[in-house]
Amino acid sequence: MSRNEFFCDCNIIHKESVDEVLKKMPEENTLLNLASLYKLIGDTTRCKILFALDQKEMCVCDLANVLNMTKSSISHQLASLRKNKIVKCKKIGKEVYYSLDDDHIVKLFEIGLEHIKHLK
Amino acid sequence: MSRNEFFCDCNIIHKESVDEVLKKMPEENTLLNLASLYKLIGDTTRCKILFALDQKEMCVCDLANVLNMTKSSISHQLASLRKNKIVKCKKIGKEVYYSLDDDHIVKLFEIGLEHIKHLK
DNA sequence: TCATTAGTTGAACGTGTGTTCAACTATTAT
DNA sequence: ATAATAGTTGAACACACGTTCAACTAATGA
Repeated sequence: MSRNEFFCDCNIIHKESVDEVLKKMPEENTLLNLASLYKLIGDTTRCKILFALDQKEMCVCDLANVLNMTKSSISHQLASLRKNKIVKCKKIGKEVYYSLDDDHIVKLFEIGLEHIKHLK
Repeated sequence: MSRNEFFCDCNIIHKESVDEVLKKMPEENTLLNLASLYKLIGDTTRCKILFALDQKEMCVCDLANVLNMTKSSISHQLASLRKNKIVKCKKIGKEVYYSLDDDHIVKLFEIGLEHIKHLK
């Protein structure tokens, strides 16, 4: 199916620009994964967890105390972070110790903080 | 109110770690702004818009054609991006031209893409 | 002046998502 | 063995959020 058949409620104003941009657009799957990544760190709870783990390896109870939340909600969030390879964990006795599994996240935080500072 | 009075459904396992991490944790407002930023780019539609604008300044109709969506939904998303100083716009005649207002976003995309590539 | 088109906006709708709750497993200590 | 505690998990709930729809403004051109 050609792109030109697609529905849109307005006329193309600058067809050349549209075509050129479309040609260089990342593929759908890449965009989905990218958006998922940002959505994952786009939550205060998960941000706090990641900032904490950037300082120290911690167990679920530690994190629950740092964030002042229940073990259950922390555990749920850790599960989605784990599923997306952003944190990793190791079990020692009854406790499960979590740590960052990816140094890109810290870089994302650095740039994010710069952006915020730049706004003021 | 001291931090120790807070409710949590488990015992502190490593009090020193918890205290130390709490001391270095960014303040609540910073974390809120940071999470908002990532949430904002954590959506496929807005990601596509930003990738497009990174290539070329575009009007709403152009973007609607690139994303194959209605002007209305594009306009809604542009409004929140504008509100958060991520895109800027200028009106020329009937058309409104949008462009990126912040180079941090492009850096965030670069790192995000690296992260995705790294996962495979 | 009137019709047309670009763009915005608010309300409504349906979906996605974070927290809570309760039940569960696994490990340790008595 | 049994109790206690760390952690996980699925369902339910409430709220947040993206898209649609309809009504609107502003600018252009006939």
